[in-house]
Amino acid sequence: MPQKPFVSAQEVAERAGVSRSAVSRTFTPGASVSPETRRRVVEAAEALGYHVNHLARGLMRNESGIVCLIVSEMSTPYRANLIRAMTQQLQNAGKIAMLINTDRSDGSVDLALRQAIRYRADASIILSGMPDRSITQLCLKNGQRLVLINRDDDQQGPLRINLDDAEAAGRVVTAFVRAGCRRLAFANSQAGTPSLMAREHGFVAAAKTMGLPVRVERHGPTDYESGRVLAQRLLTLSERPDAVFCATDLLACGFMDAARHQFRVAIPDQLCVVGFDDIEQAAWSSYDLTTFAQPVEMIAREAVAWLVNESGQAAGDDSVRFQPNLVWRSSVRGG
Amino acid sequence: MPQKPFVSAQEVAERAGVSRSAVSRTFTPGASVSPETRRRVVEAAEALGYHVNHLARGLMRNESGIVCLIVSEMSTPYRANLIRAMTQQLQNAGKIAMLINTDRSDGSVDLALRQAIRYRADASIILSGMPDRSITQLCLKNGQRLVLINRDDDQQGPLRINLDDAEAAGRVVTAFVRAGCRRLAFANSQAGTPSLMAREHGFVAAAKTMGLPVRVERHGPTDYESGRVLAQRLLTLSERPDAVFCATDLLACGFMDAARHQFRVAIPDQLCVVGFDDIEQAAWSSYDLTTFAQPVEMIAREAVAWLVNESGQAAGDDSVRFQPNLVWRSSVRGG
DNA sequence: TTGTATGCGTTATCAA
DNA sequence: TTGATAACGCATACAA
Repeated sequence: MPQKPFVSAQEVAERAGVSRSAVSRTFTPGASVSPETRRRVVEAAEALGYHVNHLARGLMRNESGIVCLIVSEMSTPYRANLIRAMTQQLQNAGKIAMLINTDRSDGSVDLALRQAIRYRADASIILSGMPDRSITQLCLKNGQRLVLINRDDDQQGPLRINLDDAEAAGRVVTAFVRAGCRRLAFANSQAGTPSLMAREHGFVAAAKTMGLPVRVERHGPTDYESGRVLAQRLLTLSERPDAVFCATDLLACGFMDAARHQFRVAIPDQLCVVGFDDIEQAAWSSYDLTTFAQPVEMIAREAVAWLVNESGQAAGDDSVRFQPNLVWRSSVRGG
Repeated sequence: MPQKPFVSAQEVAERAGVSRSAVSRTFTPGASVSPETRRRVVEAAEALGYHVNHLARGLMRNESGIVCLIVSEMSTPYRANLIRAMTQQLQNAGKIAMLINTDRSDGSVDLALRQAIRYRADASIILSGMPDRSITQLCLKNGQRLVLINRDDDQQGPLRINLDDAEAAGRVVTAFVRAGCRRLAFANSQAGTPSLMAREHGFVAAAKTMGLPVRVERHGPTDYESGRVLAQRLLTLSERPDAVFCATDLLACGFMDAARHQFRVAIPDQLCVVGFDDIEQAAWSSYDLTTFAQPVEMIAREAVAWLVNESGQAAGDDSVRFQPNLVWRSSVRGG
C-alpha cells in the first residue's frame, strides 16, 4: 500500500526555485538549459533523491524503453547465454529488458505478448514458441517491433533471425564420412521446433545424396535425459551406428555419458558424435564435443540494432541468416 | 518514432457508448459495473484490440507491478535456474520481472537500482553484488522493497535470504572423515563473496575442531576453468590431498575433469570431492557429484511472498535462513 | 450503477 | 533560455 514516497519534478523545481519545465529539460538530453539553472536543478535533485519517472515519461513520449524477452526453458545453457547477451546489448542501447517466462501453458506466448502490450514495450523478442498470427499482427499494428529468433516463420513485419541449420547439418555428414563412418544416426527430441527439424531434415537429405541411410530417433524434451534415452535406443540396435548427430549439445552430453558409462563405447574410436549450440559444457574435457557454435553475440547485436533503428520498419528484407561455425573437438575422428 | 498506435479507454468508451470510467471499472477487479455495461465494454475492447496501459495505471496507483532482478553472470547454471524460478513465481503473483545485467563495471549494482527507481519498480531482488548503503536506503525510502539473496548483509529493511553455509561446510568434514580421508583441501575462487567465504571458513573451522589441517587454495573467477587450475595446484603437491571441498559445483566439475583426465586420479577411490549448488550438471553421470542442493524454489517462493505481502514492512525479523540439503552421489566413498 | 471532474508525473508547445 | 499550459491514459472521489 504505497503512499507518495517518490519525489517528483515539482518538488525539485520548488527547491531549486525554477519551473517544472526547467527540471524536465535538465534531464532531457539535448534540451536547452543554462549552466546555472542546470546546476541548481541537479543540486536540488541530488539532495531530494529525485529520479525521472520512466512510467510518466513513457506515457508522454509513447516510448517506454522496455523490450520484452519471451522465453521458455530459460535455465538451459544456450537460452541463458542468449538472455545474458540480449540484456547486455539492450542496456548498451539504453533499453531495459522485461523477462517473461512461458514455461507453463501452450498459449502462454500469446499471453506474454499481451503483457508486453500492456506495458507498452517498444519491442518484443521471442526466443521460444510461436505466437498466434493474430496476436503478432496486433503487436505490429500497435507499433511494437517484433523479433523472432530461430523461429523460421514466414510472417512479414517481424525481424527473423535464423541459422542455416540444414546447411550445417549437411557438413556433419561430410565430416562423418571423412572419419570413415557409414552407419549414421540422428538423435532428436520430440519438441519439433523449426530449428531442430531443419537439422534433422538437412542431415537426412545430405546423407541420402551420398547414398547413406540414416537411423532417426526422437524422444521427449530437448534435454540431457532424453540424450541418455536416445543412446539406449540407438546403441542396443543389432546394427549399432558408428556416428550420431545430436540435435543439441544437451542431447549430445546425455548421449555420450550413456554411451561411455553404460555401454562402454569409446568415443571417437567406436562412435563419432556431433552436437549443436556449443554450450559451455561442450568444451568441458569430459565431453570435448565437436559442435556448431551459435553466434550468440552477433544475434543479440543484430536484434538490438534493428530494434533501435529509427528508419521506420521498411529496412528492406527483415530477415537475417547466420552460418553456424563448426568447432572441431575430439568427439569426431580426424578433424 | 511511434505515433499514436495504441487504442485508449476513451476510444473503447465511445464505441461502447459509455463513459471512460465504465471502461476503467470493467478492467478493475472488484469494481462495480453492471453485466450489460461490462458486456458492451468487453465487446468494444475486443474489437478495437484494447489493452490497459500499465504505465498509466502504475502512475495512478503508484504501483507498477514491476520487480527488478539484478544479477551478474546470469548464464551460469545456478543463477539461470534462480532467475527461472523467480520469474515464474513473480508471474504467478501477478508481477512482472525486469532483468538487469550487472556484468560490466563494479558500481553497476547501484546503477541498476537507480534504473529500478526510475521505472518505479515495486521491489528489487539482488542476486549478486553488494549495493552501496546509501542507495539501498534511497530505495527503501522510496517505498521500494528489497530482497538480498545470499548477500549476508546486516542492513535493516531488506529481506535477507541466506543459506547456512558454515554449518553445511561442517557436515562435509564429517563426511570426509567417515570416508577415511585425512588430507583435506578447500578449493575456492577469488570472488570473495560472503557465501563462498562462509563455506571456506566453516570448513576450515570444523576441520580444526577435529584436529585436521586444511589446505586452502583460491584462484580466479567462480567457474569451470578455475576448478581446473585449482586441481593443478592441489594435485601437484608433494602431499596430495585425498579430499577436496569445492566452493561451487562449477569449480568441482573443472576440478574433477582435470583430476581424472590430466592426473589420472580415481574418484572417489583416491580422491573424494564435494561441491555446492547442485546444478544440473552435478547429476550428469560424468560427475555424479555429491553436493548441497540450494532450495531454489523455496527461495523464490519466500522472496515473492514477502514482496507481495501487504502488511507494511514490519513483518518482524526480515531474515530467512535455509539449510541446504546434502545430496549423496558417488564422488565420495561410503555415503 | 453511472457519469463528471480531478490528479498522477512527465514532456511538448508556445509565448515571453 | 524560461515558464505557463496542454496533453498522455488511467483511476477514483463524488454527485447523480
